[in-house]
Amino acid sequence: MQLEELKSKFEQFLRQRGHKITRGRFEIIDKIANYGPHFEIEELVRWIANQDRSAASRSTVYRTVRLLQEFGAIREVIKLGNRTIYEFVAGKPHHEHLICVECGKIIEFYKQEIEELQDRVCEEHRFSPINHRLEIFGVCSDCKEKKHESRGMEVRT
Amino acid sequence: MQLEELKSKFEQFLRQRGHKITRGRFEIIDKIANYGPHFEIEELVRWIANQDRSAASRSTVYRTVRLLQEFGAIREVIKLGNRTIYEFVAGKPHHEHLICVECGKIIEFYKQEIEELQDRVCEEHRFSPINHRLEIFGVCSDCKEKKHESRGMEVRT
DNA sequence: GTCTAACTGAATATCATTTGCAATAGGAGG
DNA sequence: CCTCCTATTGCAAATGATATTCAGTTAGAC
Repeated sequence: MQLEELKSKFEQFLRQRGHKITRGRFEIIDKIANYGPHFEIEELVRWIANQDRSAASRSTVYRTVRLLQEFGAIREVIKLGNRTIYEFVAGKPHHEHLICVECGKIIEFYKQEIEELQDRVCEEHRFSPINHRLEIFGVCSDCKEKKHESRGMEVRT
Repeated sequence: MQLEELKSKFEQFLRQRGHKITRGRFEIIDKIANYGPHFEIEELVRWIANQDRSAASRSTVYRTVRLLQEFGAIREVIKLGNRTIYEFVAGKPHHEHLICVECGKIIEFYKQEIEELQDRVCEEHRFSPINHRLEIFGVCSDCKEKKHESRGMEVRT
C-alpha cells in the first residue's frame, strides 16, 4: 500500500528537520487515512477521541496536521466562513473542488485547460505561482432535486 | 459619482428588509470606498477609529460589512490562514486574484476562458454555481527582483 | 410628538487555533 | 542497556477574528 511509502517518506522528512519519530504522529496519519479524503480538524479530533480514548490530544493533532502540511501530504482546500477543510493528498493528482452549499458535498474535478490558462495569466504578470485554489460554491444535482420536491409540497400545503 | 447610486440602492435594500437608514451605515460605506479596494475588517476598524474618534464601533463595522456582503457590494476574496480579505466590489466586473506571499500585493485578473471552462465543468456535474473564488498564491515580479539582489549580496559577503 | 422596533456600543462569549509550561519519551553516545 | 539532552506531549491558558447580549438610543410610522 502506498500509505506505508508515505509514512516512510514522512519519516525521512522528520529526520531531516531534526524531529523525532513518535508513535502519535504516525497514528494520526493512520486516522486521517481512514477518515476519508476531506476533514476539518475539530471534527477529526472528536472522531479520534471517540475511537480511542488514549489517542493523541487536540494539540498534537493540530501540530501534526501542520507538519503534514509542510511535508505536503495535506492541503487546505476549502475555506468557508471560519471553517477550513483539509484534504489528505497522499500523492493524488492536483484538482479543484465544487462545494454544495446545501448538503456540504464536495466534488473534485480537474481541467487541464484551466491550469494552463492560469499559467499564462501568471506569465503575463511575471508572477511565479506557488499554489492555487479554485472553489466553486453552488448546489449539487441531488439538492436541486430535493428542492423541487419540497417546492412541490409547499404548493400543495 | 456611482458611489451615490450604490448608496441609494443600498437604501432600497435596507428598506426592503425592514432595516433602518442610519448615519453609521452610510459613513462606513464612505470609509470603505475611501480605503481602497481590498481590506481586512480589523485593519478597517483601526483606520476608521484613527481618523474619527466618534465613528462607528467595531461591532457596527462588523455588522455593516455583513449587510454589505448580503447586499453584494462586498465580497470575501482571499482567505489565507486566519485572515479574510474583503473587496469593495461596487459594480466592478468579476475577476480573480494573484496574491504575493512575500509582500502581500494583490493583482486582479480576468480570463473569460477560465470562466467558461468552469461553467462547462459545472454542467458536466449538473452543479449550479452560485459563486466562485480562484486564488493564486506566489511571488510577484518586484519581490523576485528583490530576492535576486539579496542573494547577490549574500554571495559577496 | 409618541411609540415601538431596529440600532448602537461596550462588554462578553464563542470558535478555531496557538502557545507556555511541566512532565515524558525518542534516540545518540557511551 | 543506561544516561542525557532535546524534542514532544497534554493540558490549560492565551490569542485573534468574529458574534452576541443587553441596556440605552434613535429612526421613522402613525
